[in-house]
Amino acid sequence: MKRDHYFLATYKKLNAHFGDLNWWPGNSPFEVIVGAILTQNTAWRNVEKAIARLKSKELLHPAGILEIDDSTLADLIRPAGYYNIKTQRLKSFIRFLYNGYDGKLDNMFAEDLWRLRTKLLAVKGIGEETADSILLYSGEKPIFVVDAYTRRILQRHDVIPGDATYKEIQNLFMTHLPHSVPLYNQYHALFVNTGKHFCTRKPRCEGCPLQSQVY
DNA sequence: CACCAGGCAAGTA
DNA sequence: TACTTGCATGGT
Repeated sequence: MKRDHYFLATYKKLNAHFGDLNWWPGNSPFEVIVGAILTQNTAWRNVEKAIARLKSKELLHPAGILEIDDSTLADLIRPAGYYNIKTQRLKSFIRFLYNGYDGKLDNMFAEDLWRLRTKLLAVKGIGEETADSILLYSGEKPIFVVDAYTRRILQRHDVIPGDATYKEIQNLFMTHLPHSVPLYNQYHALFVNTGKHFCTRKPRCEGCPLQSQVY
């Protein structure tokens, strides 16, 4: 209806401003998942360092993470912060992958989307945003990722109330837009850039492509 | 110096 | 159910 247009028009404005962002940065589906866990409440710059260190030790694959001991892994991912808890989170995902899917991402992603999402949410260290990032950016499944930037931008434009749940926000996009992987991929990336450059914590909306956008 | 970054789980009442 | 707190590095 009318709101379908809002979500598409918003996308078009942001897309015209930022252009193709080519997310997710990462060379393999497994690297994307490691990045999704490491970037929780953490600047991506720091995650890149941690990933580079894992790569340099040839450990950026499921068997590598499975075999390395906790203290060595913690030391390697140290630049990403929260290194002890993230060590446990990487390990718990790896155990999940081996227990249910023989350690193979192809097996995991062959499962039904929403069934897999529920299972991922049961893994310690994987919440809604991380689960959806894994599904969309690693598994190329059509699911919309909601993050702090998305929430803040929508709130500031009075699209959602302050107490809107993750699911409500996700449903907003998934009911008003086609279930398209490239669309959801780029849209989320656009929100992150908008949140970084314009719709920051401190309300300074100078030059924001969405300034005149009305819901 | 304070504040922030592509969250999540566990604890408390 | 509804808050609050711990987790930690590195950039601005």
